[in-house]
Amino acid sequence: MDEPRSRRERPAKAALTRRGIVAAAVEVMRAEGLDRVTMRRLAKELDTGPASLYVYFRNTAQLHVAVLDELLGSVDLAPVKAAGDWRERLEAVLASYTLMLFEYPSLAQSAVTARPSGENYLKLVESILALLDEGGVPPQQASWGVDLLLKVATATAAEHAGGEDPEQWDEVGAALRAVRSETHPRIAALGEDLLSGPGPARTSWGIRVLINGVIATPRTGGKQS
Amino acid sequence: MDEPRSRRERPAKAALTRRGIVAAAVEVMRAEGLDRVTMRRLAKELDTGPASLYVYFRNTAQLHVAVLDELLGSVDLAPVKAAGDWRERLEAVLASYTLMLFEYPSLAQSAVTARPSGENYLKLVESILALLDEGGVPPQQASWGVDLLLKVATATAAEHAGGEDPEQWDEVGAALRAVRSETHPRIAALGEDLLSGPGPARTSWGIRVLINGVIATPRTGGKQS
DNA sequence: ACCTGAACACCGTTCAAGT
DNA sequence: ACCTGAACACCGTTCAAGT
Repeated sequence: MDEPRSRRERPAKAALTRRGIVAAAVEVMRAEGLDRVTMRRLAKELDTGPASLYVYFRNTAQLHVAVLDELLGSVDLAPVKAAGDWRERLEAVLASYTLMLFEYPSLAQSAVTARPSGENYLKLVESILALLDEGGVPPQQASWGVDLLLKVATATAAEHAGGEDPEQWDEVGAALRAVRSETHPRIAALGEDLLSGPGPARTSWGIRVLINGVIATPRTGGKQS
Repeated sequence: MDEPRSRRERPAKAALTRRGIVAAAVEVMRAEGLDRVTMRRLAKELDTGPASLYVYFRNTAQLHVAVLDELLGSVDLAPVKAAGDWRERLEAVLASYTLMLFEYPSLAQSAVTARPSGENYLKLVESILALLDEGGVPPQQASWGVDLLLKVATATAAEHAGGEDPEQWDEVGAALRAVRSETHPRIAALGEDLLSGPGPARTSWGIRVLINGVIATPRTGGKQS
């Protein structure tokens, strides 16, 4: 019943294209994590040698950027044109961005260092600027503000990279708990609260802090706010 | 004139200790960058095999955390007890932290993911809490605020990891410049300003945004600020 | 220009065995 | 408990050669 599709296991080897490589990369990432999105692993997937991929990407970091650019397409920008409070809509867009990165925290970690520049990224930036503008945030503050908002969202997701490594968080928790109130009174007083907090509430608080701060902090020379 | 110190090139092989390994790691990082702070490279430095190091560190990430913990000792906490505006003193502490990380951006990148828990880290956190307290920031807001402040400072430094890769920034710049004002009016209007800005002014603005935001954003349930 | 095999110079981590 | 050599299973990137 099988169509005799030549002697190979895979469909006839497709010509290499940037898009094709990125698609394969996304697939490998979903299945095996970003760690395995390597030049060699991908080359194997695409039935070629690693050197071939250097025609399309300067290095592995750029390959990861391309993957991020691709995933950015799944961020929900609908709230931008929806009705309602601009702050809530901005929060929604950033929450969608953060949630996407939470699924691939090591991609977030690489995004802290390597900014994408594709169409999806531009759309996201434009959307955030539109919302800040709607809120009456002065353009100069909005300009640096987008960057800050995306930085925090990205870093928040990145925190969960490294497979969480529960032992590592245990150590931080233990260190905070072990602190003596004579030497570290404020840490001792706050205790668990320093680390804890329902994730989403904490993330959302962080975003509101940023929005409020961006509104309240002029960019003009002065040191005082 | 030379003391005959056995037949070896190096001084007699020192016993392995956590401190000794970290010291060697810092040395290698200063000389060759964090990339070269690997189990194997360090083992070579210490005249042993890589397996030996696993007695002291669960994995390479934890080794890097230990290096960060060490460098945290060089952050200048003097402003905490100095006279003057608490905001300016807080800015100074965070600037010292950021500056230290700017020297080793890839260490910053790893710090986004792996929080340290050593004595130096605890001192830094306690200091920031003290300053926020002095400013009258409610403890609950201060609690989550420290984290946010350190996150932004860390991520800001981490941005410069990857050897800057000038070509990458060229691409981002080009993408922003190439944008058409019909589709991306706000990006087009802001132009270079999105990316540019004298680094220090921008970093300092970011920190002030955070301080202002932390003051202005209550943690109590409500969604509105 | 695009593609490739092969080579160079590395990695992290585990294991069984030793002290 | 601490330390080790050796092994396993990978990496990124470059180069000379081919089409």
